[in-house]
Amino acid sequence: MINTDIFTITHKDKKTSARIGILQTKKGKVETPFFMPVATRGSVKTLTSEELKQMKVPAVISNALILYLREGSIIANKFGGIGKFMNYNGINFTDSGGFQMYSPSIYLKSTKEGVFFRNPLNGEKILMTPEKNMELQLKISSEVAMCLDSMPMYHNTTKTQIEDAVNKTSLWAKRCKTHHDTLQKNLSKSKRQLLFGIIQGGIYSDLRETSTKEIINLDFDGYSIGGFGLGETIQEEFKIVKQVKSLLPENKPVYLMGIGNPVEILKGIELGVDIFDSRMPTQNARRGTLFTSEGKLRILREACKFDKGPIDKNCKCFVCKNYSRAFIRYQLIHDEFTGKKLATYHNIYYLTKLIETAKEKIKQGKFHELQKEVEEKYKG
RNA sequence: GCGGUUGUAGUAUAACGGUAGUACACACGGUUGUGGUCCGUGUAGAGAGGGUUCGAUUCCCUCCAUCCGCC
Repeated sequence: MINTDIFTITHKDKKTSARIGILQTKKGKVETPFFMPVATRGSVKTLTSEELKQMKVPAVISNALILYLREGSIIANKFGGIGKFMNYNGINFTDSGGFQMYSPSIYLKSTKEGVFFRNPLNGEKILMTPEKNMELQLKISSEVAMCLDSMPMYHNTTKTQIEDAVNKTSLWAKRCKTHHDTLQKNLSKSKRQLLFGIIQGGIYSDLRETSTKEIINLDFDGYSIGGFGLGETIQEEFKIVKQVKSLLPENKPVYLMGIGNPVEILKGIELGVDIFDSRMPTQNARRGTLFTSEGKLRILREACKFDKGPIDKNCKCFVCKNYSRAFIRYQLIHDEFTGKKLATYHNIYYLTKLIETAKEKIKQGKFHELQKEVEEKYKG
């Protein structure tokens, strides 16, 4: 058993690098691996916090920048933090907003100083610096914060631009870490918000190596691998994940940002990743693509028009126990929120359950069997 | 019954005497740290018959259907 203050590995798979651990936060413990649905503005679209509890979703991730733009950070602060504001009993992560460099509607430019955004609400120009971002995430009072990173575009981007993003990410990571430590210096360890560093570098091994080493040197509570799920192939992605993992300290939690496809989650777990998040399950649900034990189900197909069966006959969620494919399809086609909600609930339940199963299989030494089975179902 | 109107994809519409577009719907892909209303690809059309013309969906005639008005 590898034990540090905040992360304890309790089980290790014999055949792969998959592992089970416990992450200790100021709000309590959470077992890894886990998947976080995105609650950008403080809610997982269409779901209540009670429903998240019911499904035993262990953690969600909100977006500090997006909350800030709409004063959500101020309101959450008055409640004593995002968790109390949304009445959620799980662990709250916050993303810095670095990823919003991918949002042409609000992103303006970035300099060494920070990132410039346009607030769509009032047109105001905002400079988001690493220091300001740390203050913001502390005000929101999530259990785990992310560094402000520089997100290079995947398409039409040169290696030089990615190198520049790596350099900026390292520079900002140092500023984040220093300021975050200063702001919490009077708090006891158990009351502190955790801070994860983010590794960039695209699909370039040399840049990833540089980024990983520079971020490790700053000694964060955990390490995030960013910049994937943007258009690279799965092979390119996992070649880098494997490489980065080999450079990271074993006793720190690893978070693969933005990844939420069942096959990729299991691949990440195989390589020793502990945390995932993605808008994929919720966004796909609203658009009619559902995850099932038989693979991907496109519920809007005409084949489901009169289908009285559940989304997934092997699923025990309340949606599958009570509602037909035909009903959910009809509601989705006619843009009724109920359809979006039922589909979202099922997809989140599926992923949460998939990871629970993965943990059981790791304990039994049968993780690879589950992985093979799921890969087979999602092929093609 | 008389006079007129209008007939273009499943629906709603556009242009044109010379390759018939668009939207929605439908089918199939995609969706990965903002985007409850997303993106891409595809199937599918001239009411019927005749005339003029090198060529007619377009111009002309008849029929059919439609809607409006009058009796």
